[in-house]
Amino acid sequence: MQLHRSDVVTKAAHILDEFGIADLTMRRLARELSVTPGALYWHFADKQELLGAVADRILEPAVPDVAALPWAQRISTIGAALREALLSSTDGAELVSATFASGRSAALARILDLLAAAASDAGFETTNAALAARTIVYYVLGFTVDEQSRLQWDAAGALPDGQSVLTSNPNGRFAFGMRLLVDGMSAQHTVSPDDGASPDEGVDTGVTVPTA
Amino acid sequence: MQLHRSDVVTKAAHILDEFGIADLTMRRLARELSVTPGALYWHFADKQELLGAVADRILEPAVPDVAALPWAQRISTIGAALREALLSSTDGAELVSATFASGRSAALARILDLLAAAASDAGFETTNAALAARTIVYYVLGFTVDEQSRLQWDAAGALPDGQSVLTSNPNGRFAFGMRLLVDGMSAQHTVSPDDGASPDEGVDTGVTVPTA
DNA sequence: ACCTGAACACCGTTCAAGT
DNA sequence: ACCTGAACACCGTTCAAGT
Repeated sequence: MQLHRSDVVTKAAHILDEFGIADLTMRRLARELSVTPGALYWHFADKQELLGAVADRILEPAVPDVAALPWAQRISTIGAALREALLSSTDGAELVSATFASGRSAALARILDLLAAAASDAGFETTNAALAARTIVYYVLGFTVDEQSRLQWDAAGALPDGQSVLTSNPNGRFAFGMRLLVDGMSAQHTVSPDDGASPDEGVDTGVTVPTA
Repeated sequence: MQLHRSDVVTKAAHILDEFGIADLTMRRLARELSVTPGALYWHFADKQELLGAVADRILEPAVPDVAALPWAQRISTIGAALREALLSSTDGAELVSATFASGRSAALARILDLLAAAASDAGFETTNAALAARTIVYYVLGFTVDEQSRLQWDAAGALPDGQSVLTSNPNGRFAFGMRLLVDGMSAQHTVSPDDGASPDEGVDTGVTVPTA
């Protein structure tokens, strides 16, 4: 029978989940699909495209319907959904991080849009809303890559002691950073008499460089 | 003459800077040092240890003396110094990101400590200060990996149009995210009448899970 | 102590040729 | 249109043996 794009992605997702990202090679994938490595290159231009498709598979449940929520809750919900999706697969965070860097995941683009829309509702103009959205994603990916690698060290037996501060209560730890970011966004759009916050001035979009 | 650890790191840093991370292989490194690949394994346990040493070399100038500055400026200064060090070498951000994930850079640990100390001065207790420090590093690494890959796409000729918003004014864009984070930190330690901010309660360190 | 030689067990990608 | 066979040009790591 014929090999389809989706079969390849499904098998790749299985290998990832069972054996980790180091075992997700084109040759092994081909072997487990009972085809020749070259066959995969009929369906995918290169390995990165394949990984992008796997990332999208992992991120499917991470695009929640949040249209009705106030902006801050929308951001928290999306962040939590993203983290959960990443944790659901072995090395999921690492795979999606790599894919994010190469810009080949459609689902991640969608998540970025949702976050930018929330930031926009918070009062940021378009450019800064997109920046805030990326900042959230940097945090979720960074945190979760860390968390997942520690989980694996831990499961594999040896956790370096004294580091228990870094593994306990991961949900609370994750929420702390999310709160930091959401608070930062609020601060820039809440004028209060004693904190010196000012309305959003935006980043000068490309003409001058205001930073020292 | 004898091969020393520092010679290996120096040559590795040169290959990285001239040809990028894809060309930084143990075999090529050995070839350019006129030794056998096996020789490298006398000086380094594995490739990750070597990459950690290269990361430390790159990060040397990114550990600024900031003891005298107020906490917010210390954070901004460290963040800017880190970004600058990453940008100074081809694929520097990617290399340090990979090394950060594997926890093998001493310099990055030092930077994390400096940031945590600043967060501590901002009013966070130890656990949360360490979390805030990591959040800053996630941001700087994420942002700079992005920035550097776009710089390379751009230099290599084809920049996908309509994306100019993402490449112009990088200094201002970087500062925006830093401000977001610093503002978030301030918000949690500034009691003002209309923003509902409360003093730092900390993450319950490992006993209960306060998050839904 | 420090390095070579040689092997082990792999990679991603391409492409003429087959069906 | 879809895939095989076979090659190209590599990898990281180990380890007996040499000096």
